[in-house]
Amino acid sequence: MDAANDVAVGHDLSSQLLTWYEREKRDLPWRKTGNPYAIWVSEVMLQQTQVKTVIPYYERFLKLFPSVDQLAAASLEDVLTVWSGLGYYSRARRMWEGARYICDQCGGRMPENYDSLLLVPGIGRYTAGAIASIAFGQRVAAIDGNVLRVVSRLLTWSEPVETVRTHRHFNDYLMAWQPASQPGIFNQALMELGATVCTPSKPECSHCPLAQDCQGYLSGDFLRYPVKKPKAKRQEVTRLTFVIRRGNQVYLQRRPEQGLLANLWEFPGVELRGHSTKEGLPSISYEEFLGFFQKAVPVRTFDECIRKQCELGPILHGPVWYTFSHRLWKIIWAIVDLSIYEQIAPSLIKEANENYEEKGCWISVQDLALIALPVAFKAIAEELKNEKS
DNA sequence: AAATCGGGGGG
DNA sequence: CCCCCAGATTT
Repeated sequence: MDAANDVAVGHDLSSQLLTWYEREKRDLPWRKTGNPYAIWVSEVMLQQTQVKTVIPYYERFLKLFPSVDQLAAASLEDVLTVWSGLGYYSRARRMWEGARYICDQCGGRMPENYDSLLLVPGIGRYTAGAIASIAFGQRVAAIDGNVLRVVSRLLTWSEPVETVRTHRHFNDYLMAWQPASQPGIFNQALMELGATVCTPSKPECSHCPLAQDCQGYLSGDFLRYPVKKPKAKRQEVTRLTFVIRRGNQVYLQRRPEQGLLANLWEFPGVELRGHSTKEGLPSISYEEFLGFFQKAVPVRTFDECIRKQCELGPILHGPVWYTFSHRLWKIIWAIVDLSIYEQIAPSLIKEANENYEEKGCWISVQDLALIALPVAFKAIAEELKNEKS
């Protein structure tokens, strides 16, 4: 089967899909605007993220950064704070970089076609297609996970959908099908169908406007599609975390600019190797412990507190488990309470702040919600509260 | 082509 | 427990 053979039914499919969409479409915030910037924001947030999750973030983000200029003028710190909890934080950094690119290179106006949009940081082929078609009426496809599922079922496409060949074929197929007017409506209708009717596990084919043209439905084989390649297994890592506190305040550091949870705040810590991950708390000698601490916290002023803390008995807490898409953290933590050392703590804290005003900060437990703290560490904060009460 | 990069929803 | 989600980028 090739795209040319599919063209014959194209117009019929299109009108049935669009009629269904006008009747059944959800009332979503980004469907009330023609503002290309707002549509951009929605498309980036919706990458690998469900509609329900995105909505409150979308509203808050646009309220705080209502235009490209204001996003470009903001600090990365503030953008990440608004983004925190949404995940895939490179999206936020790249959108911020993209806003600066648009202000510097495009006179502050959003690029208006697919090829130009592709040049913006964080905008790939899907997002470029979505913005170009929805905001600017350009006749291009926007192939996301929903569309892959719908089309693979329509065609009973038996190859893995991640391949270049599949994408090329689906793009040709869709472009032969897409009407000349309102390509953005057509693209959204396909995604809406995948999100609400042609769902992964229990598609409602009885409500599908395309059922009579769907090879998957007609053959009864729709659950075999889309075919996907196997995924890599998740790796387990034990993370030793240091909760340095003084009264109501805790000490945080900024994570590196690249990699996991880039640029976000965290309780300092190290990833352990050679310790059993399956059981509860690993046994760590005093020497090891101090070594880990010195690796995690690049200021030496707390070391004396660590020494004395070690003399007070068991200090490890947890574990709590936290899963990322490709990593599993077993988080254990040690509480280093500086309020035991009333006389020396103030100077220590002062020095830490002066030396690492970019990298380290003190913050009260209740203010943890106000900064870019990964959800993984909010779990520790919750444990802290529970242990107190 | 495979790996990396979060967090939440739903079976 | 698993898989999935309006993916992009790097290796």
